[in-house]
Amino acid sequence: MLQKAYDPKATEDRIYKMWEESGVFRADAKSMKEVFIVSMPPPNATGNLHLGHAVMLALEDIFIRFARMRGKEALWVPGTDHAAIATENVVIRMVKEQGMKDPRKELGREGLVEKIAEYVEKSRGTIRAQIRKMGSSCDWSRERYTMDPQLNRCVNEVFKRMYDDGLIYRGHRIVHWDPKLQTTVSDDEVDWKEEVAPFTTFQYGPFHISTARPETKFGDKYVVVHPDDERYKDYAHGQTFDCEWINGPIRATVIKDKAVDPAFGTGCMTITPWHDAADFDIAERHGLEKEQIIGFDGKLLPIAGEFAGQTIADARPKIVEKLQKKGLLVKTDPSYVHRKAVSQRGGGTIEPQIKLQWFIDVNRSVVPWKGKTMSLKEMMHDVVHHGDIRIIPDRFGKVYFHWIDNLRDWCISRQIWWGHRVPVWYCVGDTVCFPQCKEPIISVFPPPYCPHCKSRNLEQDPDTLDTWFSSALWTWSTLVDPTVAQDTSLSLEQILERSPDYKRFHPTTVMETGYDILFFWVARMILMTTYATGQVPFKTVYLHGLIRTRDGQKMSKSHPETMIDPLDMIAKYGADALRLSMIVGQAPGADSKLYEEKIAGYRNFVNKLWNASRFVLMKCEEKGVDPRELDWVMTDYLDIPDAALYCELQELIQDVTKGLDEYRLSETGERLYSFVWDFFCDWYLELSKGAVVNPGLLVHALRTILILLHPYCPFVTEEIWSHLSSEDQMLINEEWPRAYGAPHLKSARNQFRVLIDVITMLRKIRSDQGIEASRPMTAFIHSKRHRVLLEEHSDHIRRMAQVGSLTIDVKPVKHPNSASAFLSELEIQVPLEGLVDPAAMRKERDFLVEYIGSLEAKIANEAFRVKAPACVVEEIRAKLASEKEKLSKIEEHWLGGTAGD
RNA sequence: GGGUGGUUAGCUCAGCUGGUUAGAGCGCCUCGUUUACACCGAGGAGGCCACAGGUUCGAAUCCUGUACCACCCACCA
Repeated sequence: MLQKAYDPKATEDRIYKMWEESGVFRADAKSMKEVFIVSMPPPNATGNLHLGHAVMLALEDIFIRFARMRGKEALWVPGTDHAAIATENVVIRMVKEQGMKDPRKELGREGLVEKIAEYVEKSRGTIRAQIRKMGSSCDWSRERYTMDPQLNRCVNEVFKRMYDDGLIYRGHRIVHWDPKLQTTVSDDEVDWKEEVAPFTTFQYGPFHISTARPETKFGDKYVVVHPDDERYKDYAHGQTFDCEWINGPIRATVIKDKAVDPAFGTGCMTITPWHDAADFDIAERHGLEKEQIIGFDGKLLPIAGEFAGQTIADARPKIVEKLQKKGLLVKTDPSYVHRKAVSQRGGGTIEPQIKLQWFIDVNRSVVPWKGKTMSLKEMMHDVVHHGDIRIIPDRFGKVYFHWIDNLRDWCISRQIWWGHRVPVWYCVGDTVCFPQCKEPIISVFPPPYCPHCKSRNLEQDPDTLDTWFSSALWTWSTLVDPTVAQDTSLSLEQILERSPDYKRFHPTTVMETGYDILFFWVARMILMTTYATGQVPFKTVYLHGLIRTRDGQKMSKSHPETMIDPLDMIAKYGADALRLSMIVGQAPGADSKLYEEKIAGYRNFVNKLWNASRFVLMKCEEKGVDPRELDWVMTDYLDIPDAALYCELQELIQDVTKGLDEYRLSETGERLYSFVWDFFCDWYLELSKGAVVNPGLLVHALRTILILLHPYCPFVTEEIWSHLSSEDQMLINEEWPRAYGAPHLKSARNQFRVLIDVITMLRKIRSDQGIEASRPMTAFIHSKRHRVLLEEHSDHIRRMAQVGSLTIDVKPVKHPNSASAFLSELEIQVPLEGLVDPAAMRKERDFLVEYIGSLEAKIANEAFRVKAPACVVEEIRAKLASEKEKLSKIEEHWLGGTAGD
């Protein structure tokens, strides 16, 4: 016999092991079944499971289990990510803590990369174990890592192809430079933080210019005004003047450009093209000189004269002071709020710099797609616009389009060492005899010598690629056959052609991830994969929201008290409860709040299911039958509750199947929750306590419930299942039930609902009248009126009961299972008359009078009669008649026929 | 500055294409435990559905506007 309470700790690991060892997680590329594929968004290989992962794993596991049980070939590819900057930082910090001062210098590139790889290898077991804790039924035999050799091959192949197609170029651009991490970061990796900084206005020749960054002003020799600004109409574009500046006199030039906002400050500004993106654009437009002021180490360069070598923080006040002494300070606004760029990863202040970087051109129209030639941008727009990819929830489609409209070229090079290295070499041979030798050599494999001068003296580009470059290939690079990818003679097309997994499992079915990486990742997968393979990476994108604290705050590592550790929750409440708590009640794409009571609530549900199962098993034992051998088939002889249960089950199967098909996980979970608790436990099982039960149907119902619930809470359902079926049959493999329509049972189902209403009503009357629970009561439904009643709403029944016109027919006892036993609670002998409170009757009468009045007014309204649909009018007429009848009964029976008092 | 979403019970949220008297879970109050489950059962209280207009026979639901909250994008020297 089962224990009194379900203990997840005693079952989860054992069951996971059983699944994994049985091989059910493994997909078969050779099967003829319809496929269903999910690529797991790879967690950081060195990371720990957090709630974001947990919700992702829970959702994807539901998709996959549902698909598998429906007889599809379900593949869920797990994997981990090398998380370039994050991992490199962690290791550098670690090595420093061990006493090394400058790991980059001391270890060198190879040494450091080796150390990082070592660290990753050592710590990646953690996340693997944690993914298992969630019950994730992913195919571990296909586990991938973003730094696997075959993935690197894909990266290099795609890079080369994009370069050859003219989609990758190298150029000088303003980039976000993180002086702390010594690397570029992408637009999306920058956070903007508000900061109060003195906003100083200086005399610059005849102009007043304002700045929050005096330290960039050394090289400023252009003053820019709006062309239509009346205040400066006396100055011509290109006009020069001499003026005194920080380190002596300079010659400045007036530039007119519409980028200047005349309403801001003095309406004129000087520009620093090397350290400001907007200034860079202006300088490009007018062909102005650009000069570097701040070094890549964040310190001022020699152009700053006496300030050279100082940090920005040190120099800023001194520069203001110097200008003040020179009489050039006009005024200072100390409370100016501006926003400064901060690197998301390392937290260093971003210094815009001009750097030579690799870019992907998103505007160049060279991509063949659907018989047309378009730009990457247009292609990305097209696949979503034309429904090749559907985004759930829909509104994120709009967000996606908006993002594409504003998309600029993507800087893909990073100045770090951990990651896929840019597959580019430069000839540095002594005998550079061909001008082509100055061109970069793009190659999938290290070239043995320069193709032009044959020099073997080649150097690889030191940069690595943005993590998202390799992640963007994830849906298909993971399906490339590792052995085939070793063959250096094959092209990318040939590799794909010879990879059975790719042929069978791409494109994937659904990509499930948080909306916060819609741009980082989802959009880039669409870009890179559609370009590289000619296939969209996935057909559906399902975006989940962020999980927040009870107060709606983001959970953050800097406030550990706000964090909920999924592993703690699993230890305390079980993985099933955690999964339910993150999915039921959360609309896709909407943030949700999670707190412990919520998880505890679902733990209670899991336990309720456990105990209901226990009850069923006890009934079987009482009957002396073995549930494992019960194979129930429906017969024509069902009494009302059994027929109702069967009918409800069919409807449940329909709803759940449809709901999961349409990715409505929350709603469907709620439906199951309410069915199990409110219907199955509270009514069907309760009422069957004093009755003769049909163990066959009980077990059948329980099995059905377990199957439907399995995708949501796989552990407890599998555990219970093991007591209901022979050992080699695991629930995870069980076939999803088909819903048979049972229209002939609908009336039984409705009758059962009426019984529920009647019992509820009697309980209430009993409680209102203070009648002891043990005292018997009876209500009758005359068989003639029966049908009428069934179509009425329960509240009407309550009213009718109060006027004494309600009677319950205990007769539908035609079948051996004895409905009368079910109805024993109703077989009670107190006439209703004695229970009715005259005051309540008067109240009811008043209500009816008012209600009838309102209905009559409605009918009398001409506009209503003309416009409302005929059926509605009919309905109201019928209702009016029945309410009038009720009223007359009340007055006749209870209020002595007086029409008002 | 541009965009997106939200505002329903003390808390967390459902409420699809307008249609009887707006729902659930948690919390709260009352009663109940030899009988699957106190990780339980029965019952109850609690809501001018943010505000103001409009459309309609009828609006939480559709339209317009306002306020507040959240998020995303751009970024002004």
